[in-house]
Amino acid sequence: MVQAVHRAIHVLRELATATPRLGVTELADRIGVAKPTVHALLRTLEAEGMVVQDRETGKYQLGPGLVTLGNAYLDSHELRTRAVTWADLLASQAGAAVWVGVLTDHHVLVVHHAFRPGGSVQVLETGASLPWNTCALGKAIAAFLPAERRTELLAGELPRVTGASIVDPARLTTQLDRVREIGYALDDQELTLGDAGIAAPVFDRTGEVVGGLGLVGPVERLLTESARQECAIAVREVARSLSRDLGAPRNAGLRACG
Amino acid sequence: MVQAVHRAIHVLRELATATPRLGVTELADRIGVAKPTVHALLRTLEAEGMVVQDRETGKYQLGPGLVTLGNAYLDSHELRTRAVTWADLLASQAGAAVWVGVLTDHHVLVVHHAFRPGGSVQVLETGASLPWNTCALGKAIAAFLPAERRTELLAGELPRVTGASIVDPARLTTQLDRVREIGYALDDQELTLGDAGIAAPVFDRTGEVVGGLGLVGPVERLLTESARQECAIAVREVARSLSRDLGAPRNAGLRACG
DNA sequence: GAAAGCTGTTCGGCAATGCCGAATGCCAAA
DNA sequence: TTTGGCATTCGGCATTGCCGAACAGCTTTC
Repeated sequence: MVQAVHRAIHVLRELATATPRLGVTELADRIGVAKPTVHALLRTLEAEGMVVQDRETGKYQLGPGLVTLGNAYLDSHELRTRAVTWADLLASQAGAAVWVGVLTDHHVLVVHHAFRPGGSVQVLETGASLPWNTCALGKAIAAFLPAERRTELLAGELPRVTGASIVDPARLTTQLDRVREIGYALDDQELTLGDAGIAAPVFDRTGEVVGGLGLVGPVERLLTESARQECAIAVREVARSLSRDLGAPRNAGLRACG
Repeated sequence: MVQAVHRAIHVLRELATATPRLGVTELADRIGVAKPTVHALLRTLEAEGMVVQDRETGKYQLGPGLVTLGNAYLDSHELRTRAVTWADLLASQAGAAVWVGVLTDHHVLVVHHAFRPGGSVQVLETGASLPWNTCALGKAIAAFLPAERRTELLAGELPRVTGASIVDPARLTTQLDRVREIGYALDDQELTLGDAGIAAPVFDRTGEVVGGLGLVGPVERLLTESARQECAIAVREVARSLSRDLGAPRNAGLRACG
């Protein structure tokens, strides 16, 4: 492990979570490293455009270079590239927004967001990071993870985002078992009050889960008995098509049950 | 300058530009560093989620952590935050897409994209990096930069993207002078065939340009004599409102002429 | 089928590198 | 004016990260 790089990233993380700007001293305190060291790191990060110094206050904040790199990741991401057309298709078919996401640590990163067609103003959620236990996307992915990885997730932090968020490992385990049976996952206002989700897993050529794809929209529209079934079928269908696009074997979902 | 950090970022940059995945050996060759060194860097970057190793081929590609950081930058970005409502307003008012961008080196980074209202499928351009000389946004910003920075830009690379791209420093200089007079910049298919742009600069509380805001859309809709004038006025108006939101002095545009 | 070439990876020792304590210069508030 | 806090610079110690060479796994080639 290269210490300097580790620390540099730690600095970036701290800048990302904290208030807009942070001074060298405060930063040094937070990550427990001497002030001159942090200063040196910041200077190199600044030279690379990963950090910007406010000329007035001398404090530092994140820089635009990060967006460029982040975008490069998204462009190079095979799941995302392939998912775009499928997501658009599903969005217009179901009349709701579609999210495509991957699992990073304990969060689901939304890598693509197809807007609900013809709708009013919508906020783009690409780049958003959601606790896995609070969204259909996360549960769909988790359900098909190797058993060890799954218990790891269940043992980790399970934050509560809304009153409906499920934070009990036992209940989640039951839900995941059910997800493996029916092939899709639900969330009922566990992430956003008033919004529900229906998602299915996506597999790659090795047969492992690489992400998920699902609908997001008002509970009233997604979770009525009739709509729920229709949506679930559509989501599962599209997710399976996408998986096959990625070269997944037909039985991908079955093997991973672990 | 912390060498290790510099090299780590160089690795990320290389991964961003190159084909989806890159091996350790090839990477080491490209950046001119010994193979084990690159390996160590990759391992730390991987532990941080900035890089992912393909388990089949052993090659490396960018990781999701970068998106999280990139998004954190966008969220913390004051110009962007403040611009969102103004951009939406302008988009619905003008019936065209609105871009908000900042200058990074020789490129304009699009930090916000308000879709054309009610339109058909549109690709989100947030995160895109455009050569400054090929878009209205870039020219609007460049025109109000301190003189030295401006000559620096003009002396740098001026890539040609379409046949209409302007790559002659003299012509650009004339255009920029004009931009300073009328307060907005145009581009006529210099970035995308069939698309034009109208943009105006945005200033912060110190009176310096921090970015730009402008309309993007089909030439036929934006550049007809009547539309052009109307759009230009709207863009300039909104950009000025946004500047004042950021605390810019009233005379911001005038002083920066350099 | 063997062997050569290519990967990514590990090891150990040299010294360059990045680290830190203390001192500096700067600004703004008291 | 003084004081406190800030970002920044300096120089020497030793930790850290660097590289050459050797290893292990793989596909390609003869």
